[in-house]
Amino acid sequence: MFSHTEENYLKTIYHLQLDTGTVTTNALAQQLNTKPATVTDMMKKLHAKNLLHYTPYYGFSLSNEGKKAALFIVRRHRLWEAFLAEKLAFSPEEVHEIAEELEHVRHAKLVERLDAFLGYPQFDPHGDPIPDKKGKVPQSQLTNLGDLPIGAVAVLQAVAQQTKPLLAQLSAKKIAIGSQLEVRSRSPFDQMLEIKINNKIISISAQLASHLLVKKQPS
Amino acid sequence: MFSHTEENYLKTIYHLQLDTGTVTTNALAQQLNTKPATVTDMMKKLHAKNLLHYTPYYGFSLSNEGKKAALFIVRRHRLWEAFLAEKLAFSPEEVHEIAEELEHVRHAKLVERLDAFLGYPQFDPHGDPIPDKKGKVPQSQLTNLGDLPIGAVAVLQAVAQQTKPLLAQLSAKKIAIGSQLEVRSRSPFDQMLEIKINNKIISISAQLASHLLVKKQPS
DNA sequence: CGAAAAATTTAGACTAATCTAAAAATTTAT
DNA sequence: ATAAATTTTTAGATTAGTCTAAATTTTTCG
Repeated sequence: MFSHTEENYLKTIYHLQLDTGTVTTNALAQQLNTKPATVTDMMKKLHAKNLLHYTPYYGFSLSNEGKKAALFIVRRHRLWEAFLAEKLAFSPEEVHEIAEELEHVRHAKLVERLDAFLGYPQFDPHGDPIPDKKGKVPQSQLTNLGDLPIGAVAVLQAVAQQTKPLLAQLSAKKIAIGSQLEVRSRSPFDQMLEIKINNKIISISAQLASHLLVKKQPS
Repeated sequence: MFSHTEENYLKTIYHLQLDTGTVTTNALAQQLNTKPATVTDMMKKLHAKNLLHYTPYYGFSLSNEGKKAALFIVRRHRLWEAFLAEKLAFSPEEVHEIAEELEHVRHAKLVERLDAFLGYPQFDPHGDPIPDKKGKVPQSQLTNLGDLPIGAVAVLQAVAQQTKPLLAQLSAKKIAIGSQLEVRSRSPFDQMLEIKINNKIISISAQLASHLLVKKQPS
């Protein structure tokens, strides 16, 4: 269907346009570690294939078809990340690089079987949502606890990576789905967070915080 | 290290030279679905990289370095095959095609973790040996039961794919490691085998036979 | 506003992997 | 043993993805 290169462009445009709506040549070149001239060439090609909207000198954005393709690439990437972390015990930091290669193995049945094997996870080890087999992204207004500002109040909704050590730590700290918590401070040195929960103040690592998906409460 | 294309050449030469010692341009072209001219070009390239012995108009064979590289590719291929069959419930017939893509993900730690996750399997779902992390091939003079000629007598040494349904069928049929058996006939229609074991004649599917690794007895 | 800066595109070239057609070498078979 | 058939290599061309340098367009700001 698409070459590895095309897939990398589609995926990267998808990520960039989530933030900015429209993507520029330079931004894409920088992200993909390539030159603007190369990007322009590829944009013409993807435009000819109806995968994106493109007007020379203005940015570009994915067409519906392009977005659909991108979602399936993201799906594969995040499923493999989940596999690597959960089954092969890689740390969340390591999984991305390996998944960059695995994501290009396009085989519908493989992806579905992998999804089932993992128990249809909704989030990858970074807490990012995994599109389902129809390309639907589990939207949930969830944020990493690590991304909340000081003073924010939130309720724990989900845990990104369901591994034993992580779950053990949560239960030891009496943190559970539904717990309300408040961010009190963040160490500038190692990003350790102090949070108030169950009326006590405890501190948790940035690592752990990044796995806790919370719903922010209006303040 | 090597491009996907180079890896495919190395792997294919490895397989072909197991049978023939030396590999010819035409044989390789046919196997790789390409043209002889293309093969010659690639042979010059691999020869320049010291991966094979090559004298124009005579065949070629892998150098020690080339063989080592090939063994690691074969290792990855067969480990993924084992993963697909054992963990994702693919049939032995389906795994090869998918593993053709997965094998090109070169990441030393990934391969070692996968190997550990699978319990250091010695054979893939087809009963072919999986080179270990040093590239050593578990040699065992074992043959698929399905490949034995009529009349052959053999002893069961190993079972290629340790899945519950397969093991259940073996125990139901009272076939165990160490059992002596004799091949009595093979159906031309569906390759079902009749074998004599425990002094009884039972019939087993070609599927099952292909998972039973036997040591042929001198006749 | 309009000139300088920044961003983008075009032009022309390179590499890896492939092809077809023709030439060269080897093998086969009378 | 030599002519025919086969195999292999060479020559020249093509495509995808990339680059640098130059040209063009847009944006910024004095």
